Amino acid sequence: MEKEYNILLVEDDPSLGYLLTEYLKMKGFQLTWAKSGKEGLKNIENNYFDLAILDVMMPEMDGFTLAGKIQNVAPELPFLFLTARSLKIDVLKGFALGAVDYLKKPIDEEELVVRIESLLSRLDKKTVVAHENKNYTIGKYQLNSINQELSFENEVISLTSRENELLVYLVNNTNQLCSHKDILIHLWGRNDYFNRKSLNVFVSHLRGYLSKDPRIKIDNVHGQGFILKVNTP
Amino acid sequence: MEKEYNILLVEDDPSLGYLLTEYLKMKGFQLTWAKSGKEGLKNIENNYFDLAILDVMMPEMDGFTLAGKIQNVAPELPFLFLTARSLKIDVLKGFALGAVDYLKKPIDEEELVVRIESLLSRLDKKTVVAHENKNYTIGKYQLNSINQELSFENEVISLTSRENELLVYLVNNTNQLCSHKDILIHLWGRNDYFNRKSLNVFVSHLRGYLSKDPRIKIDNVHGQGFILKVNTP
DNA sequence: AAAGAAGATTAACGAAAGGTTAATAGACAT
DNA sequence: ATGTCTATTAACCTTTCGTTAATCTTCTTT
Repeated sequence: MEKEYNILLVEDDPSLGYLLTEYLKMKGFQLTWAKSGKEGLKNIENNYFDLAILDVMMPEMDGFTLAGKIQNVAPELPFLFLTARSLKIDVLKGFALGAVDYLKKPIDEEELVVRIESLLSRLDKKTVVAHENKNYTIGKYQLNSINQELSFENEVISLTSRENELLVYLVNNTNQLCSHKDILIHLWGRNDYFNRKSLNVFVSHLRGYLSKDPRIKIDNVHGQGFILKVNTP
Repeated sequence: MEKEYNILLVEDDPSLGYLLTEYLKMKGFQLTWAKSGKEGLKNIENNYFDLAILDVMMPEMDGFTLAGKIQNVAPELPFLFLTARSLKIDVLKGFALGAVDYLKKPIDEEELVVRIESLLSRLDKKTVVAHENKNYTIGKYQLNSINQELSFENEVISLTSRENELLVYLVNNTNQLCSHKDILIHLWGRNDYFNRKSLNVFVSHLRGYLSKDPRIKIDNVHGQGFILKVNTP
């Protein structure tokens, strides 16, 4: 089972955009092509991406401006710049903004793919390390997130993958509001009406499983999100 | 889920006003068209706008005069000028008054949109940074504005979004008069009869929640606004 | 003191969001 | 093919919230 990477390409030029989109798709990436900075930002706000490729020169909102906004909206998202300009000052500006790479047009597609792959593999290592925790205590329950098992006294409840993911996310943010948007982007990769409905179903499941310890609650904040609360008196 | 920007256009010429209004609406902006400086000022006083576009040459009150008044009434509101005159002195006068941009007639609509978008995106960054504070102490209460929770000893009151917003606003201005107008524009975006009625309802709610600490009061200043007072003897 | 304006409080209402259970469809293994 | 398991979608009902309305009280001005 090979991991699929989601890449966002923000490129206003139709022919270059089409070319790169098709080429990268062929190379096995999951590609989204945004034709303007605004469209790109909207995608970033509501979807998960592993990497963003930004054209520097675009009307309306240029790549640098967009990069600045990405820092606010999705500070974890790595991005690289494409540019026709090879001015040193631009390159420096790009890196100052946090770019992980910088490619000059005309683009050599093969080089692009190589750079993307090396980037993603480097990033993967990091995230693997970060995901060490396996066992969580939730009130009187124990969660083994590797085996996807939730235990209460000597009873074991097998969780489905989604249930497990959601519970892990909530536990990692105990007593903190988790917005719909963040949960959906983190688990589903996409924030839309149907996934939000799904989320409700899984919250309902978890409430059922966790109902044996009255100190555990999953509260809803109307219009905002959910909070897993564990009272400890 | 896209953010809608509110723009005020102050333009006395009917055909240009209509044209720009329709064009900008089509581009996805929320537009208000004021046909005179006076009308424009009235709108600014009672509504929230992200940007004002002022025609320089208008009968009754010209754009420069209006800009001066804006500085008093809504010093945060950025504005740009439209003018038939391209005299350097006018341009300088405009920028001296605090204009963020200056466009010559005849207006190129596309250029206008580009400039507006770049302006608004620059401004957005600022406001994101400003929203840092999360936890407040109000007498014996604690407010967690992220979770929308107000705590008193070991009791937790869940606030609705509006209640939370209002309380945050009042706390940020503790012991200072908050005028109806400012509160309404800040929270509702519009200062009118009905929203003012709503405001009263929410003030009433907050008084109820905060009644357990007699040192906390939300006083009304007749005809002016409210003050959240916390006595510390 | 009377009258009118502004404010406070409580209740009613409708739209939107949330909760739960059941049905459906897709993946996987046998 | 068949059956099992799971996530998604649908259907249906409940709750919540913000606004509006209704009613009473408190100011301010004359």
